[in-house]
Amino acid sequence: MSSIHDLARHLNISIGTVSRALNGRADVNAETRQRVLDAARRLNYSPNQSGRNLRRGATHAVAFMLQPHPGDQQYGEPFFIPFLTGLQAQLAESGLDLIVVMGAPGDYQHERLRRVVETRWADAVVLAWTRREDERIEYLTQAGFPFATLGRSRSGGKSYPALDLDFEKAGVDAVDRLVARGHRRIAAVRPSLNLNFGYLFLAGYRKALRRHGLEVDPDLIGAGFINEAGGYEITPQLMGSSNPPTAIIFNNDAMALGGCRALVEMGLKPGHDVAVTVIVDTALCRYYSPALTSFRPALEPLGRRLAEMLLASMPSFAGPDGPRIIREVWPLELVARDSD
Amino acid sequence: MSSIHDLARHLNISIGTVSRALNGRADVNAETRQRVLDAARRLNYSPNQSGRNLRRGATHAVAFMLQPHPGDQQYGEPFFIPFLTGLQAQLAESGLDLIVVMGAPGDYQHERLRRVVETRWADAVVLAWTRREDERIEYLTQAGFPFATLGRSRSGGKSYPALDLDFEKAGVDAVDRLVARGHRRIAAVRPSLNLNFGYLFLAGYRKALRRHGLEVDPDLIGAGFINEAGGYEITPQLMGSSNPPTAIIFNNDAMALGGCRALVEMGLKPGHDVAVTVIVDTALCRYYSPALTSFRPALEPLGRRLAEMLLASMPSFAGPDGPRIIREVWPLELVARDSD
DNA sequence: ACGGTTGTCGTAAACGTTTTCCGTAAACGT
DNA sequence: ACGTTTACGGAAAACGTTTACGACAACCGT
Repeated sequence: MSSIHDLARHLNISIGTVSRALNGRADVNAETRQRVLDAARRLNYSPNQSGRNLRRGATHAVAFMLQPHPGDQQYGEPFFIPFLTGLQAQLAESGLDLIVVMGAPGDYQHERLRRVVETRWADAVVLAWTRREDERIEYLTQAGFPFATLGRSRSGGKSYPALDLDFEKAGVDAVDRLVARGHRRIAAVRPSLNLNFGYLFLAGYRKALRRHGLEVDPDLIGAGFINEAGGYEITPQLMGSSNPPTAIIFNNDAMALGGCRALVEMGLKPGHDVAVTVIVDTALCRYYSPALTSFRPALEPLGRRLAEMLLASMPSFAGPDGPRIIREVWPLELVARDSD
Repeated sequence: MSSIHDLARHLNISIGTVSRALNGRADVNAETRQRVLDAARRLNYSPNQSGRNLRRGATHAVAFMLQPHPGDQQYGEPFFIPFLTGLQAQLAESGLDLIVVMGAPGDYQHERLRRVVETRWADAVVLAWTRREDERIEYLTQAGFPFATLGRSRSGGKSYPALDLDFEKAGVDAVDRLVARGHRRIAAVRPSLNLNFGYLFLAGYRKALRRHGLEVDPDLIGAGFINEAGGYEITPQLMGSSNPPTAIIFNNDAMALGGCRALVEMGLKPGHDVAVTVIVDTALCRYYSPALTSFRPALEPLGRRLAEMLLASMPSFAGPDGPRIIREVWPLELVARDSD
């Protein structure tokens, strides 16, 4: 592994000049620069990241915290991967690297996040699965560490960029659609705990029911982990009530798959005996039979946009007008299929 | 952000002593150490990672390269996440951090991998989705960079730790089982390109067919991307042959879902009109109806074990007997369900 | 001929650690 | 009382960069 010193010695030139040549600064002779570039290629030189980071006081990297849902083993992976693809692509355009940090399951103190922040692994972090009250956001704002979130939260005020999907509107639309198709007993399955998107979804669900003059029956609202098991376990309870629903809205596709399995085991055919609607579809809804009607987020553009928003909020990357805090809420697109 | 100097100044002590106290070295007075520890907590000190890495010449991190399948946008995410959970847990026990590096789609030159290696982002890398001839492995062995692979390859000899699943055996078992149930026309759907596990699976498939005295019909072997679309596109071709199969073995669950959708659209019921078997099931097989018979890998233990193997191969982490190159092949467990 | 500008490059400090080497003082053995 | 060991901690070098500063020469205009 050759260092900048080797390069300088080899060219009989000072390391300062080598560094300037490599970093494309103006005050170096064109011919000298070319010699340096050639030698760098020949000696297979590439700068040591630690040395560079230490000197710059910055890492030029952004960390995405891939944290499991508390109490659960799931990471919501099929959702995040396209999102991360967009995030990474957009960050790369500004010369930033994306690293994904896996939080250990059951990391209630957000120890990994603290580690990233305290040891300056990255210059900024991106959070997902925001909760209604989110200690991570409190921590980051208090530490003055740059970050952006996928999802809103009540914590931290409006001091950070946040990009969210309009779960409330999707909840309203889902109910409207089912009511228009003649349903009166509509159930909702949301995540356990206080994930904010579950809260928003349920708010929309309630609002729409009331607007249609329908009662909000607590027996028709179920909660479970955001995975197949969660949907599988709650669905029989919903269907077992004295006045069972004729339609169920699941908060995401994994839950819906589990719910449909439970329905089948009860001798009910999803989409025929019970209508099924899914709020967040990653990829699965289309492959079930019957294909499930769902609301689909544009994940890759979401990632790109959040990168832009994060950068716009960071003084060192913001444009000439200075840093700006951008907050946006994007619609969820309805994909009508065969299950309702 | 306080540095070790602040700490030293605050305690009227040299930075060397502070460092020694923090790192638990023996030659520091117990009382002094306690004072340092207390002050560190009070001043909210934590060591700067760049400075530490620079000095040590090591990062104490392992990078997992999450690379999309060439020509495809998929990362195989539901497969990798549990694997990564195990990997991270085991690495953490040796004080190593795991970072996941996203390769950009279409990164044919493995530019991200080079970047990780050349700038020493991590002390070692973990590769997955090994190909039969794998340039990444050639590159890493030639560069003398520590690595381990999930999956075998013909490249690089036996000079690196590799942990793989026994796809060949699974291919044999799948055919045996279908033959025992009366099938004679058995199709196989494998990934396109030369991913090694597809090769192994097909080898087992062929071997078993021959052992049963059945012909290996090229019309019954299909290839596609390892995702829903891949299975969806190839299945009609398979079923459209003059003498269509009565059973299909898919190389993974995503392909199988796509294939089943195609079957349904052709008016065929999976598990009834056509038997379906899946070699690599991540989570989906159980939720389809009928639930798909599949071979299931133990992903989380796989990750843990590969971490052990990687560490055992690195001189700085190996035990007293010195570094060892371990290679293992693990069985895939059959989960019999309702689709065959 | 002389001050001022411009272009090019070398020197050295700085980033925050860890670790080697040494110095001091106390404790010990004879 | 003397030399030897032990325990502790300070000084400073080193890791590989980037960059502020200054040096020097060449060129310009007057």
